[in-house]
Amino acid sequence: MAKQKRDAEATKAKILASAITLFSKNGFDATTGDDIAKESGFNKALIYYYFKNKAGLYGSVMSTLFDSIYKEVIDSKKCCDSATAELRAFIETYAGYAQKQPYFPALLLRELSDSGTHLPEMMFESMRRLFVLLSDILRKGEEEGVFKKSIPMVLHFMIVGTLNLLVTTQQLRAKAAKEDTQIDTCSDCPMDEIAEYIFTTIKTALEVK
Amino acid sequence: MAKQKRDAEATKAKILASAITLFSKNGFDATTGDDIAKESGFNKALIYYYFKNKAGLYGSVMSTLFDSIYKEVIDSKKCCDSATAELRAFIETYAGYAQKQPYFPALLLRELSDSGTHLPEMMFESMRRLFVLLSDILRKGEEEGVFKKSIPMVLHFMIVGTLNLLVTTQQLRAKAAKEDTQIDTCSDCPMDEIAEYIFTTIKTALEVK
Amino acid sequence: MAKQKRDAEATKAKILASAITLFSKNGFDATTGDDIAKESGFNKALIYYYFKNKAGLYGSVMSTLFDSIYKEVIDSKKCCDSATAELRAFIETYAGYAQKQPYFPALLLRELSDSGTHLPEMMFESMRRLFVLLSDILRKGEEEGVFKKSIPMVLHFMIVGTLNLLVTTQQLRAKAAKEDTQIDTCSDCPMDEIAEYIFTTIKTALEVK
Amino acid sequence: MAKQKRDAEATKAKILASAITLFSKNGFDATTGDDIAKESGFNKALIYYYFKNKAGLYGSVMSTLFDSIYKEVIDSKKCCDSATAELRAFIETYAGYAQKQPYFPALLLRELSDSGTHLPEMMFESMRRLFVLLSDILRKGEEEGVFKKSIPMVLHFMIVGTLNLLVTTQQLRAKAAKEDTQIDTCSDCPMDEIAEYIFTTIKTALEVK
DNA sequence: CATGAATGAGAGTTCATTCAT
DNA sequence: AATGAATGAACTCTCATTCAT
Repeated sequence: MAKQKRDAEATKAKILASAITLFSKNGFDATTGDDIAKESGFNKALIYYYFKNKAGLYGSVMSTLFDSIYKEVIDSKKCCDSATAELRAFIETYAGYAQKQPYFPALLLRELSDSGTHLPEMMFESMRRLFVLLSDILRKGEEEGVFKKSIPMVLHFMIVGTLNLLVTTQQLRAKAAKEDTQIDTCSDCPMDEIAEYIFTTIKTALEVK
Repeated sequence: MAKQKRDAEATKAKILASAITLFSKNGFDATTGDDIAKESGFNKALIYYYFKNKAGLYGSVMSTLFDSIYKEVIDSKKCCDSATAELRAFIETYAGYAQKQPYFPALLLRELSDSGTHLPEMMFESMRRLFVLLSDILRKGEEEGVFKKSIPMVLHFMIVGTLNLLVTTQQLRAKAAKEDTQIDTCSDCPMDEIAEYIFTTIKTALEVK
Repeated sequence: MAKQKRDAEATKAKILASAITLFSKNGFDATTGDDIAKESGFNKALIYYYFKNKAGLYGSVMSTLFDSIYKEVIDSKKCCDSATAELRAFIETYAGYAQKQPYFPALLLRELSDSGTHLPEMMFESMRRLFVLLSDILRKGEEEGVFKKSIPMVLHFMIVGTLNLLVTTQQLRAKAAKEDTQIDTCSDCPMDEIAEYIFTTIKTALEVK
Repeated sequence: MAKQKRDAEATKAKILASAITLFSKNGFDATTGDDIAKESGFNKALIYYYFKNKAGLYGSVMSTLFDSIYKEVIDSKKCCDSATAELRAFIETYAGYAQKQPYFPALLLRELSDSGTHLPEMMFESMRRLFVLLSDILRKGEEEGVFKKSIPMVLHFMIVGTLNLLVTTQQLRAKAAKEDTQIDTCSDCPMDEIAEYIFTTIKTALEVK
């Protein structure tokens, strides 16, 4: 019955993938069970068979995404030794992920705006781990004597929040630029340049003169 | 000044105020007409009498809030002469407003996450005006020779985005701190200190050595 | 205070006129108090001040129209002596009225289809009087020895019903003719020719050989 | 043939049947989804599951009825050879149908009064086909030399319109007769006699002397 | 494992009608 | 006489969820 089992896994994965797409694009409220069923090609009742309910499915979506980004960030860290290099890797990796999964930032921001209404404990944990990673980098930098004392939480949002907002507002900014050519909304800036700019800004502010 | 039983202005204001509260707390989708009616103490149909439909009411809510913050920020700017002072005023004023109207950040972030789905043109305009204000300050600083060349859009999000996120995640951060006393989520940081820290960070990064 | 009184009359008349227009065009259900208020230029509450409620206004509308047509038909009858001439006058007058007030037929047919749901007793009476007129003509013809014995009710519908339907379906028939040029829906037939044709048909069928 | 608890076809048919009854009795506007749900014994949401929306259900109702009458009329025609016999069959069949499905006339008249507001194209087509049938009979009669030249559209309404009105006004006419015993509203006339009378009237008018 | 059928609760919106001035 | 403000009830439609097969 190995085949049977594998099919079940595949089905579940298909539903999850469809849910990621739709929740990301339209948010929790604006995504219906019918939408997910249609997108996945399976029956609506099957969602409940595999995921208890809509909130449960949403939780799985978020966990999946957070696990994935956490893994990328922690992997990237391995390759560096100095705190400064690790900081750059952190920012670049997050920026890269946000670009690869451009809907993730919207999901995250929405979730934060809702104070984690739909957010299961486990996902909350994932967010925290990411912050701990940055905190460690900053502390290491202080110990190395290259970073000033900082407020990690604020810097975390200055990095992660800014990246998320830039990705999420991509369309809005393009629209604004088109309507008013006087202002520069950075709508054509490549993501790696933005990441580099954020890194430089933070690094400069942190540097011990 | 006899208290009138039927005062259109007062009624409309009451409905608007209730809507601000509820949309902020729960977002557009999760706020129902019944909720607003109950909160305001008036009949649900009256909402449609004064505000065409739910989206219209939402639009009024957003315009009201945006007009209010824009006015505060532009007022604060008058009192300064140097670009650096203006930058500080900008950040402090925004921070002060976000603290006074703690529901505004959530609303704004949600709206940005939805790429402005519910957002009427006029509100879109308000957002842009705020960004222009910061851009002007940065340009002025460059002309004065005190600021380096920068990417205004990124700095805008580093300021405004970060402040919004800090306000919105206040509860979440408090909760996280309680569960894990090892990490410092800055959950007790006073708003003015945070504003000052952000100002210093940005200023340091901008400074011409 | 004669002026005052006259204004009141004028106001009431204006509302009634607006109601006739709208009820005729859209029927009872699809006409709202707001529509009538807007059309008349007066306040919605005033409708209730003058006409108790929507049904009451509708009743007034119907009575007005029925009185008007009854008066025309009875006037036309005076000028003739033979039953045949009276029959022609009846048909021609009704046809003329239906053309002058092209919305009346729709109203009447709808009312009949609803088995007189909204129809007040008085209007019901008006309909009956019209039928009595035709019955009298037919009886007179029999007494004169020029008409065969007939079923007046059926003939009444063959005349009045047909005229009403032709007027009401004017647009529909024009549309059908445009889509299929093979069939002749009589969409360009002038009303008086139709009246004449109906008269001839009925007369021929009634004639004693 | 075990009775199934969940039989989609049966359910759909039940809803349709209830809709026919209620739309006929009360018209489109005055029939609510709750009414139909209650009458059918199913949940209101199921209506939307099977029929997209209220207008869609209405369309199905009309199509069903029109298809049914068209089938009967065309069947009846097969059995005759002369134009006169076909004309009689047409009238008798339509009369029989109107009696069997006494709600159909009201529905049809209302629809015509509304100029086909709720009427889907397909139903419009059904109406046209019926008229074409009569036109063919009349043309055939002309070619056979037994019928005079006529205006088919007017005759169509003289037949079909009259029959519909007689059926629809059945109750109204009974009521009128009770209140005024002087007038004869033909309220007890059997349908086949009425059909025969209409046939004779039309035939006499058409006959070439 | 998978599905179509069925449901209950509620959302947004409209409207006839009344109240207070 | 006339009006803007306010209401309650209803209506169409949607959706998360469960049932039966």
